Amino acid sequence: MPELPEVETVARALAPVWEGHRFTHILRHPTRLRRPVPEDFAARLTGRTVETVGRRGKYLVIRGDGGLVLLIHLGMSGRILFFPPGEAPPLSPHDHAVFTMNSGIGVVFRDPRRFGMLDLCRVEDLPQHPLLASLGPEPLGQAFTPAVLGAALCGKRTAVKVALLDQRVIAGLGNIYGSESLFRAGISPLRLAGDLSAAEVARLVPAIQSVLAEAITAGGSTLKDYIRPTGEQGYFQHHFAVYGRAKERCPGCNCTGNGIIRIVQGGRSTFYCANKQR
DNA sequence: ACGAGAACCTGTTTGC
DNA sequence: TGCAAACAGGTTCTCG
Repeated sequence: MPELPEVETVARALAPVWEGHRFTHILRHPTRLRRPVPEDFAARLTGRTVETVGRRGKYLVIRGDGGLVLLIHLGMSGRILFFPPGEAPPLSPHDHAVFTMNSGIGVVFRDPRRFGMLDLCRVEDLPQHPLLASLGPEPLGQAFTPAVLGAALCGKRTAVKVALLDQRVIAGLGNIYGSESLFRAGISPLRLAGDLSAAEVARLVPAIQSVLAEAITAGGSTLKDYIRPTGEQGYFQHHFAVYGRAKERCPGCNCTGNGIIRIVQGGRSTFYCANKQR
């Protein structure tokens, strides 16, 4: 569910609550996530002080003292929720971990569909971690250029929309922002990734960057599950040009086109305008 | 090696 | 109204 802008929003909310604070108690419910959580998860984290809260792709990367790193992935339905000191969180069967800090603030990881992940590793092992090692460039980083994206798409005989969701190509893009980026670049999601011209790739890079940056500014998008840890909603969903807008008028076509259509690619919904996107 | 599709889960919405 | 099917912001495995 959460893509890069939502995970970034969570990281920014989590940073002031966790950085410089110590885990005094960790309750790990023995629910099974898609990937097994380390047996000693709670024991290894308890007593650690958080140094930094960051993000890589759709992963939250939390560095603690002693070189311990906590990785959190929110999957499709994962949420981080805050509870003020002294207020016991109303536990749901979908709460997989509760982190209590020395400040008294409680942080809950809740994920009904259990596609999320919790893992620990040593900071020196982070670059080789199986979940992170094959991630592509950060779309908002200096290393993400048309040349880099072009090289990643080169030779790919899959639809460009499907390629953009491949985390080895770009880290952090998901189903919403993939559709939105292609709309903004005026490129059909059906085009084969390897067939894009250099000029098209050069349009796609700033389209991706601007969509993501605007979504972060808006605090992400709230559809069904996602909500900011503070309980606020993101509001970028009001700025979607195509996502979830099947049969509506294309915002770029001034009544001349046939509107936005929904198709399925790689088992996921894609929304686009066949008139504006070629 | 690559690409398509299924599988993994639960909750909510849609359609007959 | 009620039930079943479809669908949901992701990743990973298998099969051809």
